Amino acid sequence: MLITDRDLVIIRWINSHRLVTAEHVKKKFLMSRQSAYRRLKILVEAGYLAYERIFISKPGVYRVTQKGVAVSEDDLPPKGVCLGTYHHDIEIVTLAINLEERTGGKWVPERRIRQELGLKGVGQAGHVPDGFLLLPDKRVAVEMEQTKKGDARMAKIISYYKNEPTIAEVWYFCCTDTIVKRVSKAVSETGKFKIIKWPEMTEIQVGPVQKPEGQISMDQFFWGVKNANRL
DNA sequence: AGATACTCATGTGCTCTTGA
DNA sequence: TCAAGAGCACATGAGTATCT
Repeated sequence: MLITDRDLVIIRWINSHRLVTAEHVKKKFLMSRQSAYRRLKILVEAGYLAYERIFISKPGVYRVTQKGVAVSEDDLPPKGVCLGTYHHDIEIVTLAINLEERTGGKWVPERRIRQELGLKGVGQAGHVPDGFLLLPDKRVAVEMEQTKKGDARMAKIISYYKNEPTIAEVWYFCCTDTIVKRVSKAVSETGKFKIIKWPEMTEIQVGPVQKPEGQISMDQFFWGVKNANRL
């Protein structure tokens, strides 16, 4: 097969995220469903990608192989599917595509951040967010909270963000009301931190100033982001 | 409770069009 | 000429509703 420039971009993008679904590729690269499936199948058959169906009721996932890393000249090594982080990984990709689409910003996945920082694993030197959203005028750290972190660990992360001048904002995407409450309690201030209910995409107001409804729609929120970028 | 029909998501096959 | 992309139709498998 002939490998196209777009194939290389797809391979590198998949490797950045570790694993993605065909639906993700379709959305990210503005392809039809059939084209996405067909192209991914060709890349799997050529050995550049590996396909695994983990759960019967869920779509299969694609990951980059050693051959795919070599052909795309990527610096990140290929990674296998980890069941412990499977749902989190998939949701992060969905969120990343969503945020790029809504804000026009550029998403930098956790793996790329670690690569740039030279970090090899979890728990070393500071804290690495699930991704950075690069907007024209600022860098936003994005966190996806699907499970409750311990109070001490949460406080440590919040403290890191508060004292990190290169991060303009931190957006917390919380999957349950319990996690929303927990993060709200830990943040306890407005400004730098935004708490957003996922996947509804409604921003939760925190701190002493409460809006009457308690929530604003993310369309309103992202409209504000886009227009702030134009200024 | 078991059988059947229906729905939905995922994936493939075929054909035509487009562009290099 | 040939590879890629798109559109339509169809197959498959799991979940769910309905009927007996």
